[in-house]
Amino acid sequence: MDAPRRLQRLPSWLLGQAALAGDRLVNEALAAEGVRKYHFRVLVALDDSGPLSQAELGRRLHIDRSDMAAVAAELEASGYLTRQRDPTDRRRNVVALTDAGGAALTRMGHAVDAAQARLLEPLAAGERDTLARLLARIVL
Amino acid sequence: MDAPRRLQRLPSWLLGQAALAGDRLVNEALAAEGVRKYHFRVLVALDDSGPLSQAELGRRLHIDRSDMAAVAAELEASGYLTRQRDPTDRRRNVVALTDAGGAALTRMGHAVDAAQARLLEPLAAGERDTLARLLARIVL
DNA sequence: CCTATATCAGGGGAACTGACATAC
DNA sequence: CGTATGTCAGTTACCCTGATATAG
Repeated sequence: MDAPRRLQRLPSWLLGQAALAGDRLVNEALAAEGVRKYHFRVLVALDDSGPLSQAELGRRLHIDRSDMAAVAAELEASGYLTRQRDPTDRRRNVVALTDAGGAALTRMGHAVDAAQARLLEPLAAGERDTLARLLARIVL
Repeated sequence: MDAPRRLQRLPSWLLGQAALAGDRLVNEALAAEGVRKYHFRVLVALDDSGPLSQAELGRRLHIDRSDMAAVAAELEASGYLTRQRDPTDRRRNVVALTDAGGAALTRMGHAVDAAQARLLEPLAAGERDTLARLLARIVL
């Protein structure tokens, strides 16, 4: 029933299993709002930084341009954001959060935060901080 | 270019990005041997624990029964393991590592270890240990 | 010309579901 | 009878590649 010891000490395996657990909790939380991880990331980025082009959103969020086109179209259909051509560079679709999108993001934020709490439940507050800082060193 | 601050502090996002980086490095390492993550996990489990049924392998490795059937068939075709009916419970396929499988696992192990080193390069030895222990608390 | 953007079509691996025959 | 196992068919979300039209 237990995983092999060799895997239990393999960082990439531990990361994969922890990320899987996190994804399951987050997806569960977002399902109540009818969206998935990509949609949440886009709404967070717009809320944090204001209107951005799809290409710039993709670079910041590590989402491929082709996926971004689909996700942006879905969020636009939900009324969570608007898209319009940038007059100064007409290749670009400038994406902006709507009021409905902001309200939805607030609800999602609460659900996602609760998911984080459940994910990190085995760790004390200081340990959660340590984990986040170590992961940030790898990722950023 | 940078990710939103709110995401940079979100544990599930950090885990996901770190796991993605790890998966890329490990898959790259395993590609030289013509296998993927699932195959490596199965070989590790057999090397650690000796012969096991496919169902038991799946439970220990968090691999679904249906996926396990395909992976075991592929590894058998490569000559890395054998499968035979358990005489005491003829529902079960007992899977055992071959010499060729053990030799391949040794090669894979070196490549995977090198991938871990590259993944954890930003961290000092003590920090790597801390990270592994914190992740283990979440996962196990 | 060459690059950037948005979009579309599609592939690939991982995780999962449902169904089935077989064996306990 | 209910449950466990192995197998097959198929689905989904995510990540990625290639191609195209348009704009800089």
